[in-house]
Formats: sequence, structure tokens, C-alpha cells
Amino acid sequence: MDVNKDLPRAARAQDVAKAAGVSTATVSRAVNSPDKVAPAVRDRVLAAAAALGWLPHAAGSALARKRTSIAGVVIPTLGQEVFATQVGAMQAAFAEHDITLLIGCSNYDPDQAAQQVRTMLTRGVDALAVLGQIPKPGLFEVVQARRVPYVITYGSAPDGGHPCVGFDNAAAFHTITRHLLDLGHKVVGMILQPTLHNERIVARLAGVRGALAEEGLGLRPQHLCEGEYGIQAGRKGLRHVLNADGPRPSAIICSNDLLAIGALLEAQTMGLTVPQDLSITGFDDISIAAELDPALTTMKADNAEIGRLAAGYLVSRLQGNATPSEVLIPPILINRSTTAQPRKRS
Amino acid sequence: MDVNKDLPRAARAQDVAKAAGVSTATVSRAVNSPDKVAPAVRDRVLAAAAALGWLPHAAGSALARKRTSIAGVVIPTLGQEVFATQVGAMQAAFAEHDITLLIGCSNYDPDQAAQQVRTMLTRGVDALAVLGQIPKPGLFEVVQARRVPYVITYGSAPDGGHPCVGFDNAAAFHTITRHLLDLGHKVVGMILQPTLHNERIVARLAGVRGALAEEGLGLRPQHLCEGEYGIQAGRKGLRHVLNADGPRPSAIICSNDLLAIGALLEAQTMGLTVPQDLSITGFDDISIAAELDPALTTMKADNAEIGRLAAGYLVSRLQGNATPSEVLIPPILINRSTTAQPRKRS
DNA sequence: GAATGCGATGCAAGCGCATTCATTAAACGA
DNA sequence: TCGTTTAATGAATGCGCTTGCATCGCATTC
Repeated sequence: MDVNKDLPRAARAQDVAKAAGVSTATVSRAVNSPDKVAPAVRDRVLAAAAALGWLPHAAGSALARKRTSIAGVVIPTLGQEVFATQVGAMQAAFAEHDITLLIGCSNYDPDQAAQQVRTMLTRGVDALAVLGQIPKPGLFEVVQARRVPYVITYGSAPDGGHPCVGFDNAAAFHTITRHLLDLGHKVVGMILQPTLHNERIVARLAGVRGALAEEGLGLRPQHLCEGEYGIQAGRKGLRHVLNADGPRPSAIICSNDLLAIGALLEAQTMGLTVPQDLSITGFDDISIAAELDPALTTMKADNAEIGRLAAGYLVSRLQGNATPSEVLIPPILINRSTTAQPRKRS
Repeated sequence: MDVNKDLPRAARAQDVAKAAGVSTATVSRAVNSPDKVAPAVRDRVLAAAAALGWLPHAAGSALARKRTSIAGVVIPTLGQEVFATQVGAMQAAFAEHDITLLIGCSNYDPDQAAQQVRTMLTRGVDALAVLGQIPKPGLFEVVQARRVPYVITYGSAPDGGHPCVGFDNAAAFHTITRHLLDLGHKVVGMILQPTLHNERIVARLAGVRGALAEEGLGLRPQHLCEGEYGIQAGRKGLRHVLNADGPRPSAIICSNDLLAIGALLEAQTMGLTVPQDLSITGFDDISIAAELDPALTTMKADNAEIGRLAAGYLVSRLQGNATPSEVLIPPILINRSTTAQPRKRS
């Protein structure tokens, strides 16, 4: 009866050491640097650990080691696919380095975000990512003071100087407009989600305008519809744009996939054949986009990649490698079936 | 120069104590139980803490207190709305108790799930939730051994005896079938995602059959289509079911919303008017379901509620309250516009 | 005015683990 | 065969914080 099996307390390294007839130092080494321990002893220790159901307690470890192997991520909400995807990718990338993710949601509230960041620091996270949010100026001062590597994604900080992973919204919409121009479209319309307080959307519009301007074309006001966010807004937007006076657009650029889906459904309701009668593009490549009939031509700002890059950056920072402070990934065109050459018309 | 401002090391309670002219005990009390400290002293301590940018280090706290205020959650993937929603709700519910969420993804792999659970325990989580996954038998032994409260959601354990929060799939589909029967439908079809290794789907089918049987009706084999998961499968399924010999179903029950969306789109493509010509139902109430035209009649197994309940259960366990071991929430019918009385036919 | 009580505070002992340093045993070379 | 290097291990210390217990000062109370 050298071991008190009926003792409710969880096993500690001490207990394992006693059971294996070694010191706690050896137990620690057997687990963390197995090659520094004689094979026979190591096996004995691991066997004892297994028998006692011992799992090293990270708090003690963190204290002694001065790191937690926990990374924090603060996001607006988990309910949106783009963020969920990024977080999922980060989780996977961190897992390869035995780093676990602590998550906090800000609900789009800068104050909550700041609070979450503070919580993360308290938890002793080794690294921190803030997703999809323009942080309050000064938010990162405490983070910097603690020398905790951090990164923001899906949008850059207004005051600059923060490491960030994202993509260029204007360039992305330049690309998608270019795609339509190359197909021969001359008159395009655009359906937008609200631009108020959202520089990303403003940039998207600018990207479209810029590409059109290169061909001496423009976006007529009546072909530009800014509404809400969602499928119904897409439907309404399409009616608005197509019912405008003057030459009808042969292509509609939507600022996100839900709008595009709405536009697509409405076009079909109106008896138009997509893409022969009308080309439609989205943005995001949400999972449903590929499933539609016809499948939506859209752009994929690879959110998984953003997550991976952000995690990778933080990991390399943890390993002491300096890396560039701003990474932009190129969104890629997913050329499916809602775009085609415009029908010849007299 | 009583404080070394230029010392890179982060401030500790010690430093705050010195700056405020008190002991670390008082610092701790000022933060954790402010009423046990004289107001003047408390203010002095908090001011010193703020000045030094001190944030208590959770590892030390966890060690001394024997709890971490961290809860772990293991999910198959963040990329699916149902899980993301549950996690989001849990996060919010835990946040009210100053508990932060540590997440791990299993990628639907029982071994990874087990690994994640072990990681969570190592991190010293105070509570643990496993979402949407039938755990390997014995998985929870270590958890139980450590007396860590846990709960599984969105499915019950085969070996039973585990606390769980979810809903009764059979009852849910009984309800939705009942809804159609009450509208007067006599011939219904069903489109299913794969039933293999997925008891939840089997239960859904059983629920439909049970409700039909109560009216002396049945589900004809040719009106039952089991395919893949997704919109295209829904389209294909609908064609299959409607092209079968014999009386055409006037209503189609789909085992999830994506299948229903596919069926809806296909019905419209076929020139059918939904719901007049054909009623269609889904399940899950994914966010897009409400946006379609016509909006999808479906059932909402309130995943946010599941998350909240799971978190609430764990919190009450942490507070020492015994609670029922199995909670079933009633999924609710979201009666939108894809169901109606069947058209009279001769 | 002295005894009593109580609130406010400090002291010090850990919490569980990693790690430095010293020690011992083993392996090696000559 | 003996000194010397190397590998394996243990004892002891500290990471940053909480908390039981002892202490002190002050306001009650008789």
C-alpha cells in the first residue's frame, strides 16, 4: 500500500516520483526532455504516471517556465463564417506547436475587445491575435509593455505600426472588375452593403471604380445600390439597378456573397438566365456559394490562410525570429458559373 | 527612484505592494475581495497597480487557488454554424462568471478528441464541454478521476451516464411531420443526409415514420432518398423523389436546411410553386434559411440555448450544486413560407 | 479606565512544476 | 590500473499569487 488509491486528490509529480522511485526532477525530465533520462528510468516514470493518471499541471509549469503555451484570440463573433474559419485555422496551426487557443468575443464592441485583451494578458497568453476589428488606439500598449507578440487580421490599424495579416480590398475588387471587363462587359452595376464606418467596403467600391476608370468607364449612380447586408438586400438591389433608366448593366458586382445570392435568386425570378443574360459576382466564397446553381463566381480571401499566417507569424515571433510587420494575401478569383461574356445586343 | 521603470520585467504583486507601501497580501485582497481592505488603502493599491501596468498573473493565482477559471470546449470543427453558435453562446455564458474558454478541435476524429481532452485537463480547466461528438468509451474516465465537471452536447453518449445537453431528434422530426399532417398532407417524401455512423439522422427518420404511422401512413421507399450532405444533394433528392412512380408527395421533409434549400431551388427550377405545389421543410434554421424566398419552414434546435445550458450546468456544478444529468431542449418549429395545405387534387 | 471585540493588515507557508548545481556512477583512454 | 570525461540523477530553490493565522490598533462596552 505505498500508493493511496482512494485519496481523492489528483496525482502530482511528487506522487509519480515516489511511485517510480525517483525524484520530481527526473519526472519532469522524463516528460519534457526524454533524451536526458535513461530509457529504463524513463519507462518506469511514464508507467507510473500512466498508472496514477498523472497529467502535469500547466499552472505550475507555466510559473516555473514563464510561459503558458496558450495563445489568445479576440474576435467580434464566432457566428460569422469568415471569423470562425480564421479561428479554426489558427487553432490548427497553433496545435502543431502544442499551443492551445483561448478565445474571447468582443461582440463588435471596442470596450469589450479591450477587456478581452486584458483578460488574455492576465491569463498569461504567450501571443495574441485580434481578428477583424479596428482596435482602439492605445489598446496594444499594455500588450507591447508585456512584450507579448500580437497580430491583427482582416483589417489594418488606423494608427498603423501594428503587425497585421489581411488583404487589400481595393485590389481584390479591382481584380474582379478586371475579370468582367476582360469578358467584354461595358456597363456594370454594383450592390453594396453599408459603407458607413466600414472602410473595407469603401475600399471595395474604390477598387471597382479604379478598374473601370482604366477603360474609360464609370459606375453610374443609378447602377450603384447601397443597402443592407443580406440576401433580401441583394434582391432589392438587383431590382433597383436593373430598373434604372438608360443602358442596362450586363454585370453586377456585389460586395459580398449574400448580396450576390440575393441578386442571383432575383434574376432567376425575373426570368433572366445567369450568366447569359446577366453576370453576377460575389465576395467571400462562403461555403454555400459553390452549391448554388449556377455556382457563384466570387473571390476567396482565403481566411484559413489568413489564420494560418497570423498563427505562423506569432509562432515565429515566439521563436525569436523577426518578421515583416504587414502581410497581405492576394484574394483569388473563383471563376464559377455566374459570369460570362455579355450577350450581343444592338 | 523607488521604482525601476526601465526594468523590462513585467510588474508583479510584489512591486505593486512596495509602490503602495503594503504587503502582497493586501494587494491580493484589494483586487479579489475589495471589501476586506480599507477604502483608502484599496485606492492606493489600485492606483499603484494601474501606474505599474500590473495585471495579476493567472498561473500563480491558479496554483494558489487551485482553480484556473478556464473552461475547455472540444468541438469537431468551428466551420459549421451549429457548433460555432454553441461555442459562441458558451463563451458568453462563461464570461459572465469570469471564465474564459479554451477551445480544441477534433476534426471529427475520436483520437484527436481524446488528445484534446487530455490537453484541456493538463491546462487545468475547471470544467469541460465536448460538443457534437459521440466520445470514445472511457474518454471521460480521466476527467472523472480529476473531478472535473463535464458535459456533452448535441448527442448523448452511447454508454450513457454522462451529463448531456441536447435534444431529441426523433421527437423533433415527429413534430415537423405532425405539422405537415395537420396541414392535410397524406403523401410525404424525405431527403436525408447519410445515416451511416450517425444515429442522429437515424433518429430523425424514425421520428418521421412514427408520426406518419400514427395516421396510418407510411414512407414509401421510392419517396425516401438518402444522399450526400448539401444543396446539390437536395436538388438531386427532389428530382429522385418527385420522379418516382405512384402518387407524388405533396410535402418533402429534409433532414437539414441545406438539403431543403437544394430541394427548394430545384422545385423552382422545375416550375413548381412552393408552397402551393409542394411543401418543403428543413432542420437547423441556419441563418440563410430566413433569407430565402419563400423563407424556409424549418426547426430550430436552439444551439445558442444548448450552449448556454451546457455552460450553466457546468457553472452550477462548479458552485457545488447537483443538477440533472441529462437536459433535452425542445426544438421549435419555425413556421415560415415553404409549407401550406396541399393543393386539392382529384 | 480597563477589558473586550473587531476590522485591517502583515507574515509566511505553500500551490505543482522546472531547473541549476552538486553529486554519483559509469565509461573511457592511456 | 588509475585519473578523467560524460551521462544520469537528486536536493533545493523559486516562479507569482492566495490565505490561515497572528498581530495591531482602535472603537465599544461595562
